Formats: sequence, C-alpha cells, structure tokens
Amino acid sequence: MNTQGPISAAPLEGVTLRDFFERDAIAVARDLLGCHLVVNGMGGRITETEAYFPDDEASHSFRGPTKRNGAMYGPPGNVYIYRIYGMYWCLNFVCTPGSAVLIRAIEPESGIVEMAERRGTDQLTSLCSGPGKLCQAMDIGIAINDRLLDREPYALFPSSPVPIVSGTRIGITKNAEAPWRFGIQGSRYLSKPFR
DNA sequence: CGGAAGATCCTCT
DNA sequence: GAGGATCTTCCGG
Repeated sequence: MNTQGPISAAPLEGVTLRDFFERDAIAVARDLLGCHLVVNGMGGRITETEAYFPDDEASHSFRGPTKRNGAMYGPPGNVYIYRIYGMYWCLNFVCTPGSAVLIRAIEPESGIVEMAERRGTDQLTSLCSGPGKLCQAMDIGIAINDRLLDREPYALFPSSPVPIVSGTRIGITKNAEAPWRFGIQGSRYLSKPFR
C-alpha cells in the first residue's frame, strides 16, 4: 500500500491534484498506473488506462461540449462517468479541458468480498478487469459523476513508477491506430493482454 | 423526430 | 470468435 498520502493531500513531492492532472493525458494515463483508487471503500491498484483528447475522433469531446460530456470540461482531477451500450458505466479522470483518462482495469485490494458479490463471481481476475466491470464492482454510476477525485467518495493514492506496456485502444472504430492504451507490464488484472 | 452507433460484457459454439 | 442484450445520446433529415 501507499506510505504517502492521497494525491490531493500529501502529493508526490508537493504535487497537488490539479498539478497531477493538468498535463497531457498520455502522461497522466501512464502515471496513473500503479496508483490506488478507492471508491466507497472498494478498489485497488490501477493496471490499465487509455487517453482521450479533444481533437481525437474516438473521444466524446471531439464535437465539443454536450449534455453527456459536460464533466469532461470540469477542472483537472474531475470525474467523468457515462453509460455505455445501455447497461454499463465507464469511469474517466479529466486532465486538461476535453482530455481524459479512461480507467480500464484495477487489481482488487479493498472491499473484495463486496465487489465479488456485486459482480457475481469469486474470480479475482474477473472483478475489475474492464471499464464496465470495475464500475459494477465498485458501485460507480452517474450519481457520483462530475466530482473531484480528492473528495468523498473518491480517494486516489500515488505510486512509484511501474513497468509500462502500450498498445491501441479497445472497442473504438475511429482513430483506432493511436497507441494510447497503457498497462502494467505482466499484470494478470487486465481487460485484455497487450501484444 | 427517427435511427444508428456505441471507450462493454456474457454466453454460447 | 461470433452474436445478443439493452438504451441513451446525438446527428441528420
């Protein structure tokens, strides 16, 4: 676990929540790997992320602000949650306006029993190994959209650098060749292996 | 105002 | 690996 404080309170060498997120989404997506995310007492170590940009056809912000993506234009460190395919939720952290990092997978650490219940499985590697799965496990939905990460029910803790692998993003058709998916090398807790 | 697409997941085969 | 579930959002007409 972390021996430092939350990113908001006891930053990595004096880095505030804003300083951490007010950067290029690729840098943030890489630096988030290994960090510990806890929501409502549930969560773990972030193992997989993806970066999205305003001039990126695959991004919800590509055509500017809408009712759905409003939270993407909130302050750095804001949370953007949206429904996908009519049945799952996805969790994002806002960087610069219209840029965000999709949290795609987590290695379960806290609240495992409750997460397993919500997911209907005891398989540790299946609890949070996908953007929809981790929201279901951690009870993340629109009720906690558009909030800052340094406030309840969120808590984010820093990490030392981890070995990183990258690849193309999952499930998109536009701008599909951009290598903006990142993961912890060798992790068993990914939505899909990197090749 | 209709319709197609969608940053997914599960269950088969 | 393919197909279905499920429904909101947003774009085009």
